[in-house]
Amino acid sequence: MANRPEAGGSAKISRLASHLQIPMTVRTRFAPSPTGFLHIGGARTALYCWLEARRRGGQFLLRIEDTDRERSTDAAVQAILDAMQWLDLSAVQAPIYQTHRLARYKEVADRLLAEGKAYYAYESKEEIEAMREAAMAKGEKPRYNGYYRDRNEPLREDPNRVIRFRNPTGGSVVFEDKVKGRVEWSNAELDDLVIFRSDGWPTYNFAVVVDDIDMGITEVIRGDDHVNNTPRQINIYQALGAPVPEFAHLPMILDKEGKKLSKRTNSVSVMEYRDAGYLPHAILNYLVRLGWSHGDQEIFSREEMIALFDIGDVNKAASRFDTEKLAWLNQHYLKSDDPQTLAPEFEWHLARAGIDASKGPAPADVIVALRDRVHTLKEMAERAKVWYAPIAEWDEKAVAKHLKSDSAMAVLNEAKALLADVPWKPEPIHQAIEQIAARLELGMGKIAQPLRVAMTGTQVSPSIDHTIYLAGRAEALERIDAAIARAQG
RNA sequence: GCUCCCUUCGUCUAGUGGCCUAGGACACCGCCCUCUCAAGGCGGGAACACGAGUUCGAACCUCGUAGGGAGCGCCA
Repeated sequence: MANRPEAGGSAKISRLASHLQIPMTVRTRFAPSPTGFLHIGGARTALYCWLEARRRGGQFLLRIEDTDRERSTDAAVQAILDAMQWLDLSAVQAPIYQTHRLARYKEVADRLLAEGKAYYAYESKEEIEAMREAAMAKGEKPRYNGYYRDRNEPLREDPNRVIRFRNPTGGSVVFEDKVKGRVEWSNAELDDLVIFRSDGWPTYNFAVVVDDIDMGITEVIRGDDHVNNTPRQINIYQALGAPVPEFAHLPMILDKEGKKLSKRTNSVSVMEYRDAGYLPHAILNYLVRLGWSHGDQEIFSREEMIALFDIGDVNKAASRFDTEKLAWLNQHYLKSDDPQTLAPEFEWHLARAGIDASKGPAPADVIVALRDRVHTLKEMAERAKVWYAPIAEWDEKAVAKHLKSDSAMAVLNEAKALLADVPWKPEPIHQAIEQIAARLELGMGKIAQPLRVAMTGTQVSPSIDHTIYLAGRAEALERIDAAIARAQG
């Protein structure tokens, strides 16, 4: 789609629309560079872009910023796409790749050149570096000195030839950031940035502007590490005679210690959270509340997020990523979602844990039994093992305490008899257990614990009726026999 | 160094001059419930970075200070 003629046309349309005050459709975009996985901060940016477009009946687009040929990889592109899909943040059209748009960038740069709004410069990287150091030494901001700006030198072949933007020298750039508020920047702070590198590729600040114009982006929502780039980008919009979009710069997400999230010490990739057993919607709910709120509300369905989210309500300050709250939300959805809809994701985790789900209880039943006790699907899969495979190891303390007690043998024998033909559902099983308690004149603790150890080899499991139910009748009876043998041994 | 940005409980936040002896949620602590573990119910401790000013009145407005962050690339 990159080089299609409509690309340029849409810019004209936007301009026309704003001139005639025709309400334009809101268009937002998420524009990651494919140098790694989709990380949690990127996911939040994508979510906010997606929500803002949705709420306002607009469109959400995806653009892959792959002009850095050294660091961009196809694997990273795929990883980002996969994560977006897993989170179910879909764009209205296929992603746009900057590498497909080279001809268009050249065309726009040539126009700037022709209009005298850009010029060729020939300094080597070493010269630029020296310039920078000299400025720093004088206590000034490192800037390009504008040597070729008004020199009017003829075009010549040179390995160091770049195109620089002729930035305005006077006045200032002002924009109303939807998150940060009014930001004013003196042009004196800005230098003539390179818009085309000597390797023939455009630089970020230039490509972004050309793309956002061509894509008809009306709201640029991105991380606040880009605030500093915004004034120079606005100057390029103006040089091109294009309408300047609205900007919203999101604060950073920090780790638990308040430091920048780093791969070394934190889970940063969205897919790591999937692997750890988090639900996509729990992650989205967590992310939407990180830096934004709607009164006291903590739980948001997709529909509620779409209806209530407003980029203008986002907080200015950075926030820390709190895994404990994410875990709480995840469990909330584990408890409140329909077990049947959770089942496929859970089965994926069972398989990952090396469990053959066909050799045991229905996954939805397991979810019901375990959802009050775990925070993640991964944990749930681990705990589910007792029902899909033989007891791997016995907790000797549990055996000693509950199987070798005075009443254990009687309980086990009674259970064996009753469970042989009770209807196989939690409720009848529960009644059978109460019957044993009544008959032996024992408290529930004396009944449940020996049976629990018999079923799981441990003294911790879901309620005893569910624990027995999930084992299945044949397996439950077999385990009781094994427990009887152990109690005697 | 220069420019820009940020600052309410441990954490996420509510709060836009009087409704605030600052509310909710996570986490933590206690009690209740209970067949274990949980879940649940009830309760508790816990914050306006600091200092001036404006005002009858300031978490909210202004100015300073301190602390934190981002950017200053032919990276994005």
